[in-house]
Amino acid sequence: MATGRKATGKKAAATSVPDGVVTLEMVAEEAGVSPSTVSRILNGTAKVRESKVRAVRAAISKLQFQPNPVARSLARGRSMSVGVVIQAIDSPFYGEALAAIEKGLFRAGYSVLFLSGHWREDDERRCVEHLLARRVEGIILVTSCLPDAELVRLAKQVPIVLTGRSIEAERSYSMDADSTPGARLATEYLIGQGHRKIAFIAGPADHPDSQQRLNGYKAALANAKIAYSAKLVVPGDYTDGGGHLAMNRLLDSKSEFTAVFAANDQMAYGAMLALHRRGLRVPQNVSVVGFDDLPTSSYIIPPLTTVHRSINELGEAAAEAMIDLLDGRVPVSKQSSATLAIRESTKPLRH
Amino acid sequence: MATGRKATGKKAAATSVPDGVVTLEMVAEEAGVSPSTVSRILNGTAKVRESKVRAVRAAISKLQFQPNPVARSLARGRSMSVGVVIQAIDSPFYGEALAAIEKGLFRAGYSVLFLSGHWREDDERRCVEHLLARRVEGIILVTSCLPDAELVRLAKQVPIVLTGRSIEAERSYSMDADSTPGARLATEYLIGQGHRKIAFIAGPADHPDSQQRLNGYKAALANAKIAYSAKLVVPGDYTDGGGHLAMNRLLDSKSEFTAVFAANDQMAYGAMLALHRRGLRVPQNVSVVGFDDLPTSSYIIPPLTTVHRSINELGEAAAEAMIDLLDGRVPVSKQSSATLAIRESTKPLRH
DNA sequence: ACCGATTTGGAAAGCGCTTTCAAAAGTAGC
DNA sequence: GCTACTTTTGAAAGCGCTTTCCAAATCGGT
Repeated sequence: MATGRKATGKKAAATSVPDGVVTLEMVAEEAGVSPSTVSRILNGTAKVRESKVRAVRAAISKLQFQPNPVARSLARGRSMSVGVVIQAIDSPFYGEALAAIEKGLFRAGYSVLFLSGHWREDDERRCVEHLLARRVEGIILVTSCLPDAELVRLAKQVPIVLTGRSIEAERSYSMDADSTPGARLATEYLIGQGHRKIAFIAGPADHPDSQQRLNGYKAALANAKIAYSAKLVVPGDYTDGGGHLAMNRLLDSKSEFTAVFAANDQMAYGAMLALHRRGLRVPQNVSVVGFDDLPTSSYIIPPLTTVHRSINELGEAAAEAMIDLLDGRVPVSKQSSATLAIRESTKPLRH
Repeated sequence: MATGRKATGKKAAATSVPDGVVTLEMVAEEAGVSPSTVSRILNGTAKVRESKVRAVRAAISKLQFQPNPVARSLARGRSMSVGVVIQAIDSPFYGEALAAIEKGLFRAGYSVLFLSGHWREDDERRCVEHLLARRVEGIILVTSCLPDAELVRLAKQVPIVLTGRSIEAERSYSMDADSTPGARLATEYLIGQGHRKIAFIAGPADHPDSQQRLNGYKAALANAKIAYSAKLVVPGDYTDGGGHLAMNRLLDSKSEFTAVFAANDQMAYGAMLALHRRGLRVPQNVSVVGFDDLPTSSYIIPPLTTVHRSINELGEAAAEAMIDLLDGRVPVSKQSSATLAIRESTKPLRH
C-alpha cells in the first residue's frame, strides 16, 4: 500500500534480462557487431551479412530490446507523431471521428497527440502551439475555429488537414465534406412528403458547416418554389439544450410549421422533447429530421430520420490524407456522399 | 494546388528569424553565453547573474526559440507524455472522461497519447505495448479488459491508474469508483416508489463494473426483503442495441415487472424504445432507470431518471492521481459519490 | 595470383538538450 | 593585499539512435 520501494539506484545487478532499459549498444555488444550494424538491420538501410543479421536478431530477442523512439526521433529529426485538435471530444460525433483518425494513424506508425479546443479560438490556438512545440509532424484540425489566414500561415509550418473547412494552401488538405447536399436532401425529403412549412433549427451562425446546412435548406425550398421565411429559422448551438430552446422559441413565435429540420441530431433531440412537452407528437403533428445520424438516433423515441454521413469514413480519410501529406504525396479526395436514414420521426403530411 | 515547392534544402539564407529550427546553442551564441547557461535559465536549475538572464531572455524572444522536447526528453530520460487507453472513444461516457484526463495532464505539461482498445483484450495489450515502446511515463487505463495479473506486472514497469477496476500493486492507483452504491441507490429509489417487480438489464458479465451494478441491485432487493428472481435479470452489452434486445427478451419471457433498471443509459434508451414498440409507456406502464447520466439523458423522451456520477470529476481525478504517481506522491483517494438524477422516466407504482 | 569494382561494417560525428566537473569570479575576513 | 570560501559559468560528456565516411573484406576477371 505505502510508497514502498523507492527508485532503485541506476546500477542494479545485471541479470540476463537487464533490469533497466536495453540500448542498441548493448545489443551490438551481445551480437558482437557495431551499433551501426544493428541500426542498419533495424531500419533495413543497408545490406548486412545474413549471419550477422541472425546474431543481431537473436540478441534483440534475448535482451528484449525495443528501440527508444525518443532517441530515434532526435536522430532522425522526425517525431512520428501527429496532432489532432478536436472541439468537443465528449460529443459522440467527434468521438467517432477521433477513433477513426487514431486507428488510421496508429496503423501507419504514428502516435496521435490529441487536444480539444472547446470551440474557443484561443484554446485552439494554444493547442496548436503546444503541438508545434511538441514537434508533431502534422496537425489534423477537426472543425477548426481559427480564421483562414491563420490556418494558411500554419500550413506553411506543418502539413495540416482540415475537416469541415476549406482553405487554399500547399501541404494542406481540406476535407470540406460540404453539408449543403445533405441538408438539401433532408429538406427535399420533407417537401416530398408534402410539407410546405418547414422550420429550420440552425447551428452557430459563424460556422461554415452550419451555414452550409442552412444553404441546403434554402436551396431545397427554392427548388420547390417555396418561399423562404426567416421566421421559420431559429438559431441553435448544436447542443441538445440549444435545440430545446430553439423549438420553444419557435413554438412561442406562433409560426406555423408541420416539419422541422434540425442542423444536427442533438438539437433534434432537444426539439423533440420541447414538442413533447407541449403535447405535440412526432411525427403525427410535426415531422423532425436531424443531421449526423448519431448511433443513438436509431434508438431514440421515435427513431430519428436523419442525414447520414459515415463519420468513420471521414476520420479514416483524414488520417489517410495526413499520411499522404507526410509522405509527400498529394491526397486524393474521395468524397462520400450523404444519404438519408429514413426512420420514424417523419411522415407524409396529409391534406 | 499542385505539390509546389519541395523541401527547401537545409541551408537556407539566414534571416533575423531563422528559417529553420532555432536551437539552444543559437540562443547561447546570440546572448554571448554558453549553452549550459541557457539551459540553466530555461530550467531554473541554478542561479544565473541577472544581466545574463536578461540577455538570454532577449535572445530567446528575438529568435523565437522553443526548446525541442524530443531532445529534452532524451537528455532527461523523461518523455513527458502519458498514455491513455480507453475502450470506446465514441461513447459519450468515455469521451467525457478522456476530455477531463486530457485537460488535467495538459495543465501539468504532459502530452497524452491516447489509444482505444475496443473492448478487446488483444487490442488493449497491443496498445499498452505501443505506449511502453513510446516510453510514456505512465498509463491510464479506463476500464481495462486485461487480467489482474497482467496489470500487476504492468504496474512494475510503469505507474498506472485504473478506473473501474482495482488491483493491489505499488506505483498504481485504482479508482474503482464502485458502482455498487449507485446501483443500490437506483434500485432503492424504485422500491421506494412502490415497485416490487424490478427487472435488471445487466452489462457484460465479465465486467467488474457491471457485476457491481448487479450487486447493488441485489443488495437493495435483499434489504427490502424482496426475493431476487433470475428471470428478471437479462444480459446486455452496454449498447443501445443491446438494451433493445434485452428488453425484447424480457418482454417475450412474459415475466412481470413494473420497473426496469438498466446498467447504463444507453441500454435504457434501447429498452425504452422496445417498450414503446410494444405499446408500453414509460413511466405510466413501466418505470425505467439508467446509470451514467449521459448528457443526452436529460433530453430523451421521457427524460431519464438515472444514476449520476461526475464523469468529469472521475477523469480529473485520474489525471491528478497520475501526476501524483509521477511525482512520487501517493495519490489521495477522493471518492465522489453517486447521486440519482430523478427525471420523468419513473413514477410511483399505484396499487 | 593480382587489380579494380563492389559490398560490408566499424568509427565517429551528430541530433538538441541536460548535467557533472572543475575553473573563474566574487566575497569576506584578517 | 592575500587566503579561504562561496557563487557563477563554461567545457565537455553524455542520452540512444542514425548516418556519413572510409577502411576492410569480398568478388569477378584475367
